[in-house]
Amino acid sequence: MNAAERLAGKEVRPSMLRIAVLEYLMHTKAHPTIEEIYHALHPKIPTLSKTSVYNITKLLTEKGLTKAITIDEKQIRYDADVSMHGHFLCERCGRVLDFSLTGISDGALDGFHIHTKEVYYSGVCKSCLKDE
Amino acid sequence: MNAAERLAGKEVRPSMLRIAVLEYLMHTKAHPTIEEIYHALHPKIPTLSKTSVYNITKLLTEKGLTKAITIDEKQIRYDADVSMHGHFLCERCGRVLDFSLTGISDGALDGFHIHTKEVYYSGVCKSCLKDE
DNA sequence: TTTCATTTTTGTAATGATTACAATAATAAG
DNA sequence: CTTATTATTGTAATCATTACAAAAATGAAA
Repeated sequence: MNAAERLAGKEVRPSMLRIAVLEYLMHTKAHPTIEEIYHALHPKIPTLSKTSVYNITKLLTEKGLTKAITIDEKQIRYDADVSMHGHFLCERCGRVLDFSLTGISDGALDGFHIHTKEVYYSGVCKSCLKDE
Repeated sequence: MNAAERLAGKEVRPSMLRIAVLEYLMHTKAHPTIEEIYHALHPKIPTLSKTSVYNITKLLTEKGLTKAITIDEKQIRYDADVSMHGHFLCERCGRVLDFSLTGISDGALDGFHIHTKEVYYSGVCKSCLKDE
């Protein structure tokens, strides 16, 4: 499903900017920050403002089209993959990597309404360890 | 083990303020913010500054005596229970509750060095649901 | 098309938690 | 007691994010 269809599916009018932001997030696994999204799109869309990137990512996240990743306290990152998976922050290279998650038992929360689940790990990634 | 002993065990000089902050965190399950720690201790220690609360919580966390909980993007919360457990943020009452965690499989991260693991859920807690 | 209302986008200013830093106070060692 | 080191404090700076109002774009109705 493409970006415009995803937006329409959540009753969000598919403006050019919204499509551009969601499409960009759909085509990267880098979990970019606002700053990175802005710098990636600005060359193609010179009128783009950083405020719009803030507004749009916030809207997309409220509508469940993207996820806000707050693994790094400094800046929020965004991910168009809203399926259940964990995030690993490498302290060496700064990258945020996905990892698959299975078998979390949250029976302790019986009777709770659970809206979001986030799993954040940090450490040093395989590739950085190899470079030593 | 009391606060002074825990500090000494990590080669942190057990000053009165450090003991007071760590002791406070050890005796609450509320995951307080800097602001809350400051307001709780200030009546007993009138000379306490908020900067010291920042410095001390940062030091304690670096030494592994406390954990920084970043489940709420607005403010960092602190927890003296550094054992593996999940945190649940209730959107209704704002409380952060502990829950026990078992069976997370992170085999996908073989070959990584894992330093921290955080599991953050959000939703509505049982007690708020009952109040409806 | 023209008009009008609504929505989207933009730029600037405000917010507020956290950090930097330098000065002061307390502590430990000699 | 003196001196060096560490701890604490207060103020100023930082910087990501939000608030807000103006401008631009869009859509519906005539």
